[in-house]
Amino acid sequence: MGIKGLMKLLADNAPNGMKEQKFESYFGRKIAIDASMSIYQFLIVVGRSGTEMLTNEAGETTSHLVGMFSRTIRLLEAGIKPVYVFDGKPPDLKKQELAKRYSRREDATDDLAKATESGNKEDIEKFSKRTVKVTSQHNDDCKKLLRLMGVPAVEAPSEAEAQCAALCKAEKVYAVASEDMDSLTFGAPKFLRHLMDPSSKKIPVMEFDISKVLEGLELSMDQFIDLCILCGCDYCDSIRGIGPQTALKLVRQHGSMESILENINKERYQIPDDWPYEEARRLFKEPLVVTDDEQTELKWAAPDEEGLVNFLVKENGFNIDRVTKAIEKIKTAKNKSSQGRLESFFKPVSTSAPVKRKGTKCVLVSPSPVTKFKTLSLRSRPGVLGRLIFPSLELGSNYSVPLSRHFCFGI
DNA sequence: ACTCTGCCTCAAGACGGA
DNA sequence: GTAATTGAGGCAGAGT
DNA sequence: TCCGTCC
Repeated sequence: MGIKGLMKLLADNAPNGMKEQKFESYFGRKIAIDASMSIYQFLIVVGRSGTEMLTNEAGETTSHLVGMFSRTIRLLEAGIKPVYVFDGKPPDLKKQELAKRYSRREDATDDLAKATESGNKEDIEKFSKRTVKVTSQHNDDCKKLLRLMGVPAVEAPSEAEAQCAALCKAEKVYAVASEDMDSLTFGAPKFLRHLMDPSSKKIPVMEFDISKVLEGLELSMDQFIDLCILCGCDYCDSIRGIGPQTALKLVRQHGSMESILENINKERYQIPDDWPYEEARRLFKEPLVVTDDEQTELKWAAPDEEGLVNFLVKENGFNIDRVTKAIEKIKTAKNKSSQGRLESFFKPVSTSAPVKRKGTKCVLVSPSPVTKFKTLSLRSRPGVLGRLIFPSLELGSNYSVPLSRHFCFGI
């Protein structure tokens, strides 16, 4: 659910923290994306008609592959370098929220059964969407697809949104793209909404800058986290009677959750028993994420053409012509974007000293040097030229690392 | 009057040819 | 094996 | 821009 009403609250109270951007302006940028969220959307909408979905010969759903394939190509053609981040285990505090969702899905399953019996097509359409869930099979399919496309994936130990934010803090990506405002609460320095909306919708990309948002709200990051908890998050109940407006007023007035709890009228506002706001706060502030360079190394490589044909055409019934054309698109897109990157590469690059220590901890607060990762992007050129070109010494060793590296936690 | 919360529902992709 | 998303808009009603 | 199709 993200944070209730946060979007509107920011629009009203911190307009300078957000600005409209053109889709084109992200050419050459690395962007982190929550994979499970995308997969969920694809399963709901791609090729669905009633309970029918796109499938391969074996009857297995392929909607997620169709969606992931075309969307990723769209991003690559725009010169964007996407990184998909997959969910790990949800934190315990989220269990009850998940239980609610589960029971809602159960209800929908019953409703669907009734609708099927009575043959009500509209209801079948409606309820079947609500029964959708992302399975590990869907996730694995998509990881395989991405690997074949030469697009990096990261396994989050817990929440994908938190991992996306961590990648952005560590300057391994320029921004996090999501429709979920949680990203800001997790502290992603830059956050994009509507990046994937088709241009036909005429919704511009909205870029949030967390430091400007905090400035606009006149809050510290810690206070912002408390604000989000008060507004209502996935980790604990909110206080009845307190919504975004009041929450902002209270945080500004009292400065911290502790102080608010001491000072508010407890007759009027009932605090839930054993309210785990501290734990929720900790999950936002210090989420379980991977910061190790080994595990978050991001590489955009040439597509595995044969692998793609095997997987998509032979195993999943895709049209061979479409796949072939798509592969060509990927190759030219990657060419273009790595060259585009080259031009901009020498200008605005970070000035920080190249600390080469392998820091395994605390990416949370400190922005770390990144020169190294910019260098990596130079390598993403198609296999046509492939093996003849080893433009520089340091790149050679990286080049030989197999792609499967990114999937080392996979089942 | 006005503001706000809370509960409800819905809708959610991408492409290409006409 | 463990049950995996989300916002937005409309409306009612309580509180200020 | 609308609408059928993607598998």
